[in-house]
Amino acid sequence: MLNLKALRENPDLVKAAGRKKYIPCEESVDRILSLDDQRKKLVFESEELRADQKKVGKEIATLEGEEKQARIAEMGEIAERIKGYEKELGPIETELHELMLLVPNIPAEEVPDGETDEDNVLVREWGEIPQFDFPLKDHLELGEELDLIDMKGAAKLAGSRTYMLKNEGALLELAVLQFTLNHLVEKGFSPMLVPTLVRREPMVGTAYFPGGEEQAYACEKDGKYLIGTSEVPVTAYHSGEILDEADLPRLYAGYSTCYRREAGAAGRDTRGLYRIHQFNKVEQVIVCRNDEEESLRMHEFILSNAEEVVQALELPYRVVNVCGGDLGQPQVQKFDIETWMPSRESYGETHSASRFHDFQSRRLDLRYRDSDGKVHFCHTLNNTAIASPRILISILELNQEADGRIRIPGVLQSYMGGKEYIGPK
RNA sequence: GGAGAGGUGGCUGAGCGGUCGAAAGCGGCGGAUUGCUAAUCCGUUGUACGGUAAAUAUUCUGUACCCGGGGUUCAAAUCCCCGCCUCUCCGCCA
Repeated sequence: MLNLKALRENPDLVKAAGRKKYIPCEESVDRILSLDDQRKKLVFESEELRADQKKVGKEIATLEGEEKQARIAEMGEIAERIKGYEKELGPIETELHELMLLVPNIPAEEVPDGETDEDNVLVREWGEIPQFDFPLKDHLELGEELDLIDMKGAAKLAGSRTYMLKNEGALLELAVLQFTLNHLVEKGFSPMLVPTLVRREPMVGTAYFPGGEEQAYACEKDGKYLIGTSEVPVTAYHSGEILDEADLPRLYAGYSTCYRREAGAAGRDTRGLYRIHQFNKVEQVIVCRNDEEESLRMHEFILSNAEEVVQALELPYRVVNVCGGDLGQPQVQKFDIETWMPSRESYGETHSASRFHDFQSRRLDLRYRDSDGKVHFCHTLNNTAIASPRILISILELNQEADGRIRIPGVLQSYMGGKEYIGPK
């Protein structure tokens, strides 16, 4: 959520932001301005009445008998007028708030123009795309031959876009997750195992709602939602609090299962482990001071942490600067890491590093007190550290050998009982 | 799931329908004292949105906020209703 004062002062900036993100907001910004004018006027007038009511109320307390009754009768009318103001104000404030939740955050200048992911700008590439001198199998063929993956079994149990990992496949997923978590702990992150079924507030606070309802599984009976990422509970963890500047930045490594309905993606990426309804992810979440420099530093930090993980796994990847149209409503800027996936003959998105400035923290009421005692909204950032099983696509496919075995990346071997290869049973 | 208790400021914890933004203690901050530390004493101590003002002021001032939402009343932290949460006991259970 943007600062309403800032929006009032510079509505054109906000409208331009909407255009760059392909989230038009001309009309809603104008509507916000007009609602805000009405609101201010009504609030001012009703507050004057209330001040009067309070003052006279104190007098009434000291009076007795007829005099008291007379004053009470007089105040009845003021009470009615105040109620009238409240009735008028209610819908205005509701609409204003709803609109404010939909206004997009302002993208950084470094965000390239463009409408789709095809317009994202390459930042750097790492690693060599390997050439194989034998016919390649994709991760599903490999997984089924070696009894690591069972898609049919999963479909029987849970329907489309689900997966089951077995044997070394199961161990490999746990290994990747735990290796990554340990890497982050070494970097000073606090590991967090968090609720995956949350109230509406964290969803709204992190800006998944309103707008993303179709993408989330809802437990209507309980008014709760399955998270699509641990960013939601972890970022919302300190909502409503005023942190101490000395305790910032907070570095959290959230770990959770993630659930996504993939509404609107029907027919896309239907084969294999790429796009499924449920997966596991280690997520970096940072809460820091309200400072552009620090935000940028933290953005680089979480990006390089993720790159270190992919490098340790020996997977070729590239980093792209995501263009305006491919940016979500809340982000200021986003870098994706795309890892090479032989079966797709392309890089596939495996990581996404975003910074938000105070967009999320305003919604979450997430603040800190600086050394002068002033209160500010925090800045928040997050980035995937690793998401599985998507990353297994690259790991399995890139490490296959002519004899059908799969080499386990060195850093994972100790998490798999020292095993170097996954071979036929 | 059944029965009961309760949710108040950073924390603990008082609070009769009016003078309560809210006692007291702790913590924090400022000061005094002290060779240092400790102890003691004095003072101070929330957030948001407005108005005032030369000023997006640590001045003055108004309003709101005592879990959330409704209601009663001239007036509600205090009464009523709904929801959420916490604790205790019983039942069930990974």
